[in-house]
Amino acid sequence: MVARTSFETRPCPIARSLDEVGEWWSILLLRDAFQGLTRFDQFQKSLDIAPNILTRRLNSLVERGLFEKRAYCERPLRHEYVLTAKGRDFRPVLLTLLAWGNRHLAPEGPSLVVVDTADGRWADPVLVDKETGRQLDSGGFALATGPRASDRMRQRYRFSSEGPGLPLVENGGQEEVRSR
Amino acid sequence: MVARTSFETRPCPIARSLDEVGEWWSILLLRDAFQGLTRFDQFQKSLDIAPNILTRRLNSLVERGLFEKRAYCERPLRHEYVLTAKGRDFRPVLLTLLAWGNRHLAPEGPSLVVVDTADGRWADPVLVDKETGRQLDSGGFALATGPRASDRMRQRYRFSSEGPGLPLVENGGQEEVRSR
DNA sequence: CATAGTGACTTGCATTATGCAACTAACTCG
DNA sequence: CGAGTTAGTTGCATAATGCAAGTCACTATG
Repeated sequence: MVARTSFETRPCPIARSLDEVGEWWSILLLRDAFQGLTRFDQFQKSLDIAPNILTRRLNSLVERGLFEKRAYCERPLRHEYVLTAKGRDFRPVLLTLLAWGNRHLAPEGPSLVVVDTADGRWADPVLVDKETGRQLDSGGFALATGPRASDRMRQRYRFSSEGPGLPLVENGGQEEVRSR
Repeated sequence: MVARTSFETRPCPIARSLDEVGEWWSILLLRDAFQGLTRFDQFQKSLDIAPNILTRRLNSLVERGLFEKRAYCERPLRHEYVLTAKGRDFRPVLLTLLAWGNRHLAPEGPSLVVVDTADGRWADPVLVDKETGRQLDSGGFALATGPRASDRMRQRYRFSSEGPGLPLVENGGQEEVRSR
């Protein structure tokens, strides 16, 4: 069996996210849903995607809870695909992809920007800690394994935290083990 | 010719980002590089990935400028794969994927968290405008096409901005056209 | 010396994923 | 009725991914 490897059974949240949206086309479908597209033909025209692939992707996103399938017409039965709360929570990922793409992949200048609607300024998206407002890349932050990390994961990261605000445990050096 | 559709020629920064890192395994390789892995066997063990795929992915990431291939040994010639500045700039995408995954895909609790190393608190990553500190999901921000957007893109977004701070132009309603 | 082990791949083959193009069904409209 | 639209389905071909074995260039050990 050589199906594409599933990351679902891994504890890493990044791997699990990719298991849900990592297939070719999925993230672009989410992008288009954020633009207000809901119908099969809208997505198809926007992306120039094969209908069999589009069907499969839409169904997958519905199954995984990012889209909700709603009837907008009964005769014939017609559905639209609407973002769920889970799907809407994906927006920061899209915005960071957008910022990265603008910075590194748009030598001719940006084609899509985040703007402040009041004064037309272009926003520069950065990640901060919600409570303190401190930038996550400013030093003082690190990744740490949480309470449900696997042993192998614990060996992979320098810090371990058993709960918010609890003292960090510092692990030994990094060993080359599998991230399961 | 039925090669996987390339998004490279599209102006959308999200699509272009996906063209660079959207292949299966690529983002997880970046994750592992952020954890300090650099060598072929480290990546292979961590991900349990086939060596032919790993070779191809590493070479692709090198070609696209996210990794740099450095010799760490001459006899035999051995290389390590090190994040470039472009690769390091991908970190916010990883962190937003992590946050989304923790929120929606970790019913058993988090296995990986961002922590404040000073007091062990768990950070809650949010996206803000760098200059004002305002959250991008708080209202008052929108996506707008930039100076290098295609005409079709302009029809797809409500706002258009020809430069930072310039007045926003409001487009007509959304038409279902192709995002090219 | 020969052998075993390690690391970085390469190769051949099999299954799955993606894409193309034609088709189908259920409608509406002239 | 035929044409057009929408939401798919189907059959087939090529690309992508994965498995497993192999190769090469070393080092270490007996």
